[in-house]
Amino acid sequence: MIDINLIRTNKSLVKENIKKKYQDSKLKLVDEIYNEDLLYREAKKEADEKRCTKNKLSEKIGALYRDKKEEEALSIKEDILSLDKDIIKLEEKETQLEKSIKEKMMFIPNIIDDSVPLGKDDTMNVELEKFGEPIVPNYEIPYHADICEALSGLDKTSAGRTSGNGFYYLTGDIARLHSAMLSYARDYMIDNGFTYCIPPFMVRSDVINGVMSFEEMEAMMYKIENEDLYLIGTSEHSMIGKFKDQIIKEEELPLKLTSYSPCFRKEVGAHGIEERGIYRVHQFEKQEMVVLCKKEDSFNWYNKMLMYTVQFFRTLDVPVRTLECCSGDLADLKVKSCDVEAWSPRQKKYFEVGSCSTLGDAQARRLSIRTKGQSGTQLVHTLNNTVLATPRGMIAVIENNYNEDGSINIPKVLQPYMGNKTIITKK
RNA sequence: GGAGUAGUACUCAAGUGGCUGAAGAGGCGCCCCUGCUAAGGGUGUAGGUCGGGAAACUGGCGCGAGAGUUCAAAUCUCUCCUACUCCGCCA
Repeated sequence: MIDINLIRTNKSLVKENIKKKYQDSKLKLVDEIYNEDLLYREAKKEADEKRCTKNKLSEKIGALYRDKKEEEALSIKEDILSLDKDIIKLEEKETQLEKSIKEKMMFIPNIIDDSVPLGKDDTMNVELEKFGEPIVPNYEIPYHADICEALSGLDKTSAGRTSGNGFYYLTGDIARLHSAMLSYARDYMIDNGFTYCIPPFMVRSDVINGVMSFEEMEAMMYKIENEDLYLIGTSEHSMIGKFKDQIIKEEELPLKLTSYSPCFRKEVGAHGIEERGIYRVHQFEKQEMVVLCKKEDSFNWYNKMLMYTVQFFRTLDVPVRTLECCSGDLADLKVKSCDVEAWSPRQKKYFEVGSCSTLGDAQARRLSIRTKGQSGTQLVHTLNNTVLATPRGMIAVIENNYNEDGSINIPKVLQPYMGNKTIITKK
């Protein structure tokens, strides 16, 4: 969602942006919005004028009653009655146009940054930088689920019985490694000056509509029966929703938050649930970072946040690369986004472990999150990035620390969280 | 889950049908006194949002959200949300 003023004043820019995202079917929406907006403002102006007259007449009635001139008051009431007929008609027009414009605006993608590479889909994403040496050992690395099962750390069969496909039991040291990584991720962000937060794991529909597009919602969110509540797909949902309808004092910005939550996703989209492993699942846990800042600071924070995740994985000795989302692969609310991918010595390629995005003022516009300072009241910018999403993040650690004998070395930074264990071995 | 009370601007707060888009205060700006700080005195200022206008300015909506009654609603009615208190249940 963008500022409608942009369509009023620079329609071609909005259209160019849509072309960049290969969403040509939305081009006609821009013209429709433009025309409906003209009609809407016309109707509003006329209705405002009539309402003004009505208000003045009403005031007069009040004065007449005070002076006990009831007859005169009655005749004015007649005038108002006929005025009301026009007003009702105009109001119907207003509401109908307003609704239509609002609905259409929801489908207009955010203006992407000039630096975003052009491309149709994820095959056109652009590698930015590699960190660490992607090592392929001279022995074969098994599939992560097999490694975990061999160490008695994973049971998908039981999870299938209790919950179905896409769920898992983690046990023993693998479960402990999972928790250790999250604890370490939490402390890593706290040490970088972020405020730790545990948010609600369910939120209402108005919050969901504020943070994601309708299509995304359908594909991701689990709804609680008979309640206006959804299981969060990421803590970003509750963390941004926290500030709905709020005015944040300028001196309080930037807000730097790091939140933990389980995440629930239907994953009905293109890829679906992975049958065997725990790479793509219905339930995972995540340490997230969320920043709310002034608009002039958002790119600075975007770059900083991206590097936090890169460095996080480097402290775990996992080689990573950054892969920038091209225009066609960028979700509609995003201005710019970059994935962090970890090295898989088994697949001999990188795989996604996190995603850093700046949404500009799109979420703030939908949820009305503002700041007030010398430059007046303005929308804040919102950004989010994964510190660690796991089991996925754990897969990266397991593959990169796998020994030929089936054991896993525990990275040094995690050892304090594992009772100072240095290695996970078969029982 | 049941009962009661409340929700007014950035914050606190007055206000029970028209003269209230909202007194007053904090806040914020400037000045004075004191001066290490704290405090005190004077004075000025704005409020959210959507329109019209080059601008000065001007209009609509807006008192938790939505609907209703009325010529007219912060004020009356209904539904919902939230907070607090009491009861119940519970990790």
